[in-house]
Amino acid sequence: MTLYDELVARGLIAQVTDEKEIKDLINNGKATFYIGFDPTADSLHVGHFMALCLMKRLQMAGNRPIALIGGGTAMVGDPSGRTDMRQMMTPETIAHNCDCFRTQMSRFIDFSDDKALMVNNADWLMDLNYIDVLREVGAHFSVNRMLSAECYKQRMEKGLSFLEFNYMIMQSFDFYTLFQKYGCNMQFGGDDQWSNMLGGTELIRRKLGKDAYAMTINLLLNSEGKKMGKTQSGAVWLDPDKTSPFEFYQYWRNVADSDVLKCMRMLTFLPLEQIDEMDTWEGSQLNRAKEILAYELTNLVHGEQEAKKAQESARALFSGGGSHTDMPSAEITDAHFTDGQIDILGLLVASGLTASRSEARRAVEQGGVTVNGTKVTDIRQAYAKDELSAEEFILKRGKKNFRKIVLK
RNA sequence: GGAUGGAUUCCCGAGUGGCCAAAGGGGACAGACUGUAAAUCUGCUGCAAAUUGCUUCGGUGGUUCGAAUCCACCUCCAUCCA
Repeated sequence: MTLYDELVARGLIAQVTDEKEIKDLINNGKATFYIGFDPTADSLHVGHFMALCLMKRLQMAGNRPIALIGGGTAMVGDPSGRTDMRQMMTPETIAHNCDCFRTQMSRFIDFSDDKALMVNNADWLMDLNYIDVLREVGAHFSVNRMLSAECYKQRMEKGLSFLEFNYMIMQSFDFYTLFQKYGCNMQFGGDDQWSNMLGGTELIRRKLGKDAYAMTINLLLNSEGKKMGKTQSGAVWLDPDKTSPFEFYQYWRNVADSDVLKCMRMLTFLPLEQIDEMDTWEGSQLNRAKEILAYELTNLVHGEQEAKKAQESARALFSGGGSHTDMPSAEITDAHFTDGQIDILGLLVASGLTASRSEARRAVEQGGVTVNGTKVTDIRQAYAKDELSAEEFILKRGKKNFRKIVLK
């Protein structure tokens, strides 16, 4: 099976500019391609992870990836897929985020011996002269055409600033620059980037009369059509300090039945035959598939050790036995005690399981709180210091929120 | 620059002088059922020393015994005109 066919079979490819050419390029390792990453946070998240996997797949087939960090474009902010204007970021934040991205990426992609490149578009965007850009680049864009692009259409109702309107031009200029500097002949990106990417291929054709190609990958959507990789508390990060390996594991362990196989195909490197086999599984058997998915992904992102630890802890919590070593823990200090005691509400707040005492009270009243497996029925329940330090003290709110209490 | 309409709790959205911590829906959270799934049903959803108190309806000031609600100014958003 060729690389291109595999990408199709995994459901990764959304749109391509020229299927025949692209097939030929990537199957034979002739592509130098780039994917842009806007440093909007200090860690990559699951959405980026898919792009990194794609980079890796292509790199393994002999193609040369360029990871473009959008230090310059982040100064503008991409309006695609957004209903409101992005918060403007300070140059310092952007620079910091770029550094974080760089270290995280080098874990996935082999940058040695020029097998892959990492560049920052701040290097060529920041010093541009406004008039020059208008004449050199702006002249090739039709406002009428741009406005008909899907990404802007959505914003026509809510309002779109001129700043953001220029994002497409910046991104097109990136492609044009990389094409000339590194012979970059392809661009990949999320499907929401399609119009921006076409801007680049067109600019290259108009300015240089040469062909360049673009291909988008499907966004990872769940069966309800919502973007995956988000929780109520924000994105699922790759940085273990922002999303612990245990939480990361649990996120995938808890995906809906209807999404397991899709995630498996799109995100893991498991052979397709093996995944197709799992596709025949039904009912509670799917739980096994979810475990595999969670383990595989945690392994890819955090390494084998962390994946094993997360799996063990999860098994311990949900099916009994095993060890609790990697369970999320919460530190309680002397400051949390009054008269040598801490009440259950205080404990819930201090452990981060609830945001306020009111919320904690509700949780207890509704029977959602247990301590070491025993339901707490009284909101005035209090614990002395030595009760907490004796053996393991596991506090639970709801079915899936655990904290091991550690006395400090 | 001009005209008009608007800003309510996580989101949508009712409320136009007291009965308002604010209808209804969505989401989130908790319980039951399950498979750590979905669907369904139930509860719950500002904060706290909790039959009470405190802080909230874009901002600031005012009227009033009493303001999300009335008045003035300001900020922001949308639509139309330039």
